[in-house]
Amino acid sequence: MVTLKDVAEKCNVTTATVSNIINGKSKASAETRERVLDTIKELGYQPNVIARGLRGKKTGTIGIIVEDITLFDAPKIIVSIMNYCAETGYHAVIENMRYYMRTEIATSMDEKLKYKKDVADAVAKMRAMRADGLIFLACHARKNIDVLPPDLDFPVVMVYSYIDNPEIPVYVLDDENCSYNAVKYLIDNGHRKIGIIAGANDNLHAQKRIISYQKALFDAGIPFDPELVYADKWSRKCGYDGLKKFVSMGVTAVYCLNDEMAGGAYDYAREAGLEIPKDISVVGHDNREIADYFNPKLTTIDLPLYELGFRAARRIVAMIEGKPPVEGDQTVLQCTFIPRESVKKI
Amino acid sequence: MVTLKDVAEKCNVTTATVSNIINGKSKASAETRERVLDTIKELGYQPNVIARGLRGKKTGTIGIIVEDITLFDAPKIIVSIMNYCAETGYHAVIENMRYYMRTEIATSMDEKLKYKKDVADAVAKMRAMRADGLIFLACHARKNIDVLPPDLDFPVVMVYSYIDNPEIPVYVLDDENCSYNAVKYLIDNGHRKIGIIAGANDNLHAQKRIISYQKALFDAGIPFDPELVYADKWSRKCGYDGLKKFVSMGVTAVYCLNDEMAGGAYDYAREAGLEIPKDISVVGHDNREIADYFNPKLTTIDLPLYELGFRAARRIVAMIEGKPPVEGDQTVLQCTFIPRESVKKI
DNA sequence: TTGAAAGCGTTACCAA
DNA sequence: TTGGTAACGCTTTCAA
Repeated sequence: MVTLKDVAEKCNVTTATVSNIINGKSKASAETRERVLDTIKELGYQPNVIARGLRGKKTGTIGIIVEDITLFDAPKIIVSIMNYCAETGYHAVIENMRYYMRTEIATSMDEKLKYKKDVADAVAKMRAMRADGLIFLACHARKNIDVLPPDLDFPVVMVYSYIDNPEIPVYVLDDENCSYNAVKYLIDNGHRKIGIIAGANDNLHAQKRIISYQKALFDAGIPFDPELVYADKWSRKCGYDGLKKFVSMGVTAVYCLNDEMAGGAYDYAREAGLEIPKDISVVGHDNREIADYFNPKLTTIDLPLYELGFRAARRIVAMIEGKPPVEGDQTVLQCTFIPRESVKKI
Repeated sequence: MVTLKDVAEKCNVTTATVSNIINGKSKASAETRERVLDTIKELGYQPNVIARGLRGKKTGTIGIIVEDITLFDAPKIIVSIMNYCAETGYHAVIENMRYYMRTEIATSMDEKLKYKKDVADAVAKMRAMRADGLIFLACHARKNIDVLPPDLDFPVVMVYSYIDNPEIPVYVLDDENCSYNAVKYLIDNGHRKIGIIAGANDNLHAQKRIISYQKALFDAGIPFDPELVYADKWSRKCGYDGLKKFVSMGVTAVYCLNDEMAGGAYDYAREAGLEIPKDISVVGHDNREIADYFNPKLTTIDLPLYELGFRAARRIVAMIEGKPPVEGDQTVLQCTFIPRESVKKI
């Protein structure tokens, strides 16, 4: 590894001079500058960003801590953040916490503590490498995500979850309006007996969506029937089981809280010889890649993932540079209803 | 930020003593140790891994440079690598090069040069933070990927592409056997006129698969008809256009070189009122999530992504620790044929 | 058992 | 314009 010192020695100047030349603190004579620049090229010297960070203040590095990179929408958000960073002269580095993999293995208290410790380590690492700021990308919303250490002394932005900390701006996706609209769409299409297939209902997303479902029903004068909410796991099987139950109850439409569960509903419909949307209408949520490959194509809700990443990145950069924020402490991005082929007017 | 020095001062010892205690170089008296440990807890001291790396030799960090994290299989490979790292006491950090996003914007020579420079920077950064080793995860295979700087003086493993460098072990996925088997499966099911829908055929994956297709045909005594290979882009539309052409030629089965194109073939079949597999059989490639949601479910080829990550991780760790390698310079992992519902026996 | 000091690669400050 | 030197947070060697 070629260092500043190597270059300096070869040029018979000190490291200070070389450093100055590299960083454009233009006090060097044209002659020295040229000699140094040539040597740098010749030796293939590359500055050590890490050592630079140790000493200096601003590093131009933004840390991204991702709870789980295998979450379907994480890569898009990350890339969107990185694009903004690239445009504004920053560089993003990623730490992945492998949340799912870990909770799959153990849900014990020990594991939770260990997770929290690992997050703290990741934050410390970002701090250690002198990241100018940090974006934390949660894999699902909590009312107050409690994995971050309390004493964050540098700019942090939270994405995809809420956090009780006035210092940390929050960027989340709307769960309410979109769910309301989805159910209203079903109602507007003549459906009155509408089932909702939720993931585990200890989940904030599920809770908000279920409440919005109730509200849409209420506004249309349709009484709420608790039997019409089926909650189990966020899995394809859950969608299958849910629709099976609902069909026997005479439901004409079902709102699945993710596209995977909608896929499970399709599975059951196919098995039971039910035609979508003729016999049963289905709406999904997330507009994952799969949705557009369903047959018939799934009517669902699109998530503004790139926008989310962009906003979070713009905010962290603003915080770093001391610029006034464009948004408030908590910004909720709206999702888009995508009507396709899985709902019938009755 | 609490430093070693802070702890040392508070305990009236030197940083050396604290450092020794932390790193288990147990020369400290029980009394001092306890005092230091308590202070560490009290102050919430966390070691600065970066500074540690600057001085020390082994950091326990493994760098992953990913050409594009939005490539459908990248997250799985990454997580698999990270799992192995976690088990063996290493920590992986990710640099994403945003390959697709960039080539989308510009394919100019300038952009290529810039890409190469950015990769070199990323490598330098890994080096600077004293990563013990580096895994480079390409987003598609090249005969000799030429983006890495030549003077790598630390262990490197290449995943998903070949590279002409005896120092760098290569881990790739098989393109030949699986394609051969897929076509043979079609032949064994009575198909004789089999179309192949390829992505751009300047691509190594496409080339190998097309050759295997020819070989399978040859072995079955079926003459190769160049009209039966349709190559355009790796897109859904390509699958649509390809099948459209083939149907008019009396093809009974089609092998699509990725699942997305198979989806396009489904699109056309549906539009043309053709039933899969009754009227036309389809085989895909990649076994992406979408494949299992197709109706009928897509017969395709599964990629051993976790295995790939595991092997690469195991290799880099072996290289770092000077252990003998389990595999040779170039290991090709076999893919699994997944028969589902999209092929009919005729 | 503990401490002093050098070194890792860089930048910043002040003096020459 | 250039150089010397301290500092960043840590580990390591050698001496006390």
